[in-house]
Amino acid sequence: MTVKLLVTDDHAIVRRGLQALLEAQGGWHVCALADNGRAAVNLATEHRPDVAILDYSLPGLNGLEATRQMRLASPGTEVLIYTMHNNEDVIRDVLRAGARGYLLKTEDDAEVVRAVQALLRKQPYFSPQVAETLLDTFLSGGKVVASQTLSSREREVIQLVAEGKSNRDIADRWQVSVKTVESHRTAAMRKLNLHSGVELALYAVRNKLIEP
Amino acid sequence: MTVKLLVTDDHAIVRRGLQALLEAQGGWHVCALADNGRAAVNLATEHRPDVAILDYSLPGLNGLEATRQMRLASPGTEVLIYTMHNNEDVIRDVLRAGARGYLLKTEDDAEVVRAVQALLRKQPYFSPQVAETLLDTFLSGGKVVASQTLSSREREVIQLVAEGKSNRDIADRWQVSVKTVESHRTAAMRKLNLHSGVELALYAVRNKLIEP
DNA sequence: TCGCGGACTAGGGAAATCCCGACCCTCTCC
DNA sequence: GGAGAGGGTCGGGATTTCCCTAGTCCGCGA
Repeated sequence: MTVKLLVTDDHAIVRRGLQALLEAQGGWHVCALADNGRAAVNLATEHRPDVAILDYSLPGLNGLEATRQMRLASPGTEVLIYTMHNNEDVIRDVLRAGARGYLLKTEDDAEVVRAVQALLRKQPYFSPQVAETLLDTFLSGGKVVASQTLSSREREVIQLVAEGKSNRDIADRWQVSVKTVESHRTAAMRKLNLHSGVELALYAVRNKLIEP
Repeated sequence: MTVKLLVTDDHAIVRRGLQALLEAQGGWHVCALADNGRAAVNLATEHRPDVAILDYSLPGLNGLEATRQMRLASPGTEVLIYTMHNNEDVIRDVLRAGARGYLLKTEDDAEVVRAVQALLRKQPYFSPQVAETLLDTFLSGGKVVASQTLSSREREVIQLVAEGKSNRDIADRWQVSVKTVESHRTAAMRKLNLHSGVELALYAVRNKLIEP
């Protein structure tokens, strides 16, 4: 019985690298490659892979939304998030959305194999650095900072706004009304006591929600 | 005569992907892999590769500094920057530092091969998306020294906007019309090729115009 | 001296934003 | 099961920002 894998990343070289790595394992086969979240969901529905590897930052449909939809469309597929963000809030969001593994791209690539093996055994998997982060949070009693009271949409909108995206850009990406985006943006700003997109961007960089 | 290549990236999977891709080309050999800028310079000095592929965001020594030092330590090595940043300033900086190729990770991976081929022929190479960016800059008058040609009012307005001040705040502080402030702001944004207050704020933090 | 370019000052109109309220859905708690 | 809280989705309307044009002033080189 061969293991079927779906690989999703917007960088072609990462797809190629993952494919080479995974197919070097006996009995593993990459049945589909996707460069965006929408295609990943469609391909998962079609091929029913055992494990789907998803980047978090994806064009069109991000890793969070893709995870949600994939869990619905193909419940037998375990989702492994493979990303560069070691951010507690992001981790919580995707795990709640149904992902069972979370792996950082800075880890050794042997971790990818370990992660897929764990998910095939129906066990959750976290890369060492992520485990550290989760442990810190656990030990510190899960402190409720302002950013933790933000909803997923609110956190996402902050990141996108702080990347320079306009409300219209985000609305197109999410396939919702500009008004909806504005609502999330406004709600986030109210919670954080911010009063303009500029302040929002500064908040994001100061709190490491985006890279400097 | 085999071609010697150096691959540098902080993500193991990207290194693996590049290695698999490049060694599939006849006569090409990846003689060294590095996960940071310092190691890349040392390995280039030792192995004298024909082409070095460098990420821009690297721990320790970033792609810019690594390029400079590598050009000094191994002048025969052509440097190809392989990164996710389609940013005009970054492109200009690394090209001035001696890089001869600039390729985005979002491009098809066949572009990597084309880029290396070009550099082996001692020709510069830019990926399609980067060429677009450079062309836009060229057509818009090549305002490459924009940051130096900002007037004092323009620099001031950038700092104030990036501190979260609104145009009205600044107008009150300066005792001029809001329209005047907007003009300076717009002029600064035009020179810097920015298109919103958020982008202006990000520019300011990235260029250390304000404290983190 | 005269034109020229750049800085500083504005206005008009279009576009994007911000704030308020509304509706529906889900989840929790009593 | 009903009430309430919170999230996601939009519309209306005021406000702010964005872009283009334009007038004035000043320094500088032909």
